[in-house]
Amino acid sequence: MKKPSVKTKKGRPAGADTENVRALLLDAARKQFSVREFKGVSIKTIAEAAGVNGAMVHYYFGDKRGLYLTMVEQIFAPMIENLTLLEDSHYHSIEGFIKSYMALLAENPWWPNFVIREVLFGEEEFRLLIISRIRDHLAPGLLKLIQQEREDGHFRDDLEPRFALLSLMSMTIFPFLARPLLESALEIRVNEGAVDALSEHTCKLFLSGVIANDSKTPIMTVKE
Amino acid sequence: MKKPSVKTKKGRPAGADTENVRALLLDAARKQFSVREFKGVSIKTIAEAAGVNGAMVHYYFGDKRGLYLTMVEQIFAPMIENLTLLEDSHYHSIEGFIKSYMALLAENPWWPNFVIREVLFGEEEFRLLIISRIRDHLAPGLLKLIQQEREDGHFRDDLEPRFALLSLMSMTIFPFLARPLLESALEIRVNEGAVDALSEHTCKLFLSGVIANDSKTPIMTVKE
DNA sequence: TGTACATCAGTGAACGCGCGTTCACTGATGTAC
DNA sequence: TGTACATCAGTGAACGCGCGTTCACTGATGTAC
Repeated sequence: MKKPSVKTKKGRPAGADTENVRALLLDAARKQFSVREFKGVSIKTIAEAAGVNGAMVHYYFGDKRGLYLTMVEQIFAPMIENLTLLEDSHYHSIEGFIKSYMALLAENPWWPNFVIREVLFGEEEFRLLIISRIRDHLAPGLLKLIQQEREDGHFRDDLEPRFALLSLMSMTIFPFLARPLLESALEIRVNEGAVDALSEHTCKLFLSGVIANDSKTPIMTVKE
Repeated sequence: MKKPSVKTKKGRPAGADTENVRALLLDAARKQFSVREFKGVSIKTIAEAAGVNGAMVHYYFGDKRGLYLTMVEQIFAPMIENLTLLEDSHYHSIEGFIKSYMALLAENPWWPNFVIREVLFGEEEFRLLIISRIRDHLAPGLLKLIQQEREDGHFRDDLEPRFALLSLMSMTIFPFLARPLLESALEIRVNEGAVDALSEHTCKLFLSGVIANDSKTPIMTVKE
């Protein structure tokens, strides 16, 4: 004399929505993995947050790792796409890079989290993937830009281009990494609304320190 | 007819060296936790690396978490101490901060790893501890310094001091965080030998972008 | 100085929990005829 | 259009492994007398 389960029924549910279950799992996984390490998040936790059965992870993604990798790729795909777009159109100026890139990060605040996590604590395979992406896509274009500006006499002669690139990346990326720290220790907000002021500041700081001292024609166009 | 174990003998070992076993465990733990997440490192792994019995973790530290916390405190203690020393003596100039702090990070390369890990993925309790340390110790002194320089007319009037502090911290800390990335993607070495050139660069970049344009007396003393 | 006993550092087997994973099963849906 | 069957989305119990933790035990060392 078993009571039939009221909440869930066995068998194929009426109006089953495959893509929905998949999406719910990916969404819940992203949220959980954003704030906990891989082994610190159980399938049960993710499934409960998504409101689906835990076995669905294996049904749709093979295993836990499969879910994780799919989610990371889902996060990275639009970023890579946007970066390629930036590369083609906006890398004509340092200013363009800083503003576009910071805006992109403000829109996707969890991105740097996953990158730093994978690079510092992740598995070899993944670390190499990200390193090669930066080496082959992000770094060369910017480095060439900086070198060009130096050759053209806009930047200091004694400037080491690779160091300059490093400073540029530091100021662009670090604020988003240290976001929880900034918000509670420095009372700086780094969200979509407040990012413009920061990127404006960053342009000015970077460029004024980089352009040749005797250059009287400012190559930046900062609004006062 | 059991063979007595050749490698290890039961009972209190001759010439037992308590502090040594403790130290071996802490050392092995630091190495393991530097490159793997908390739950990704088993007691067995640590004990084997240290060459001691796994049960020693509970003998000396209560449990795995106790070992981890002891190790983190052991890492942070000298850093906090050095920071306090810096605060008292070298914070008279931005230049002094950059150079001392970068040298300190170069000597303790795993420090930013643990900080960022705890802040981003750690437990609430620990996150709050680190945030309060930065808010109460690191930030106020530097912020005051920047504000003073601005009031004295050395820095731009339109400079937002908190943004400037953020840029300063970004350029100082990020290179050590992104170290594996830099070494393989940009071919920049950030070790004790190579850090001087980078801090020199950072001083120049930060200051030249920050000091007032009409200020003819350079407040930095950069060696050519 | 010798002896009896408590303590101390360390061992290794065992336990039990939580986790990822597997699997037999179910009932709705799609499709061939 | 009706029917039989394959497929499909999903269930829930069970399994087994690895892990942190516990514990009875051991022989060396320190100490009181």
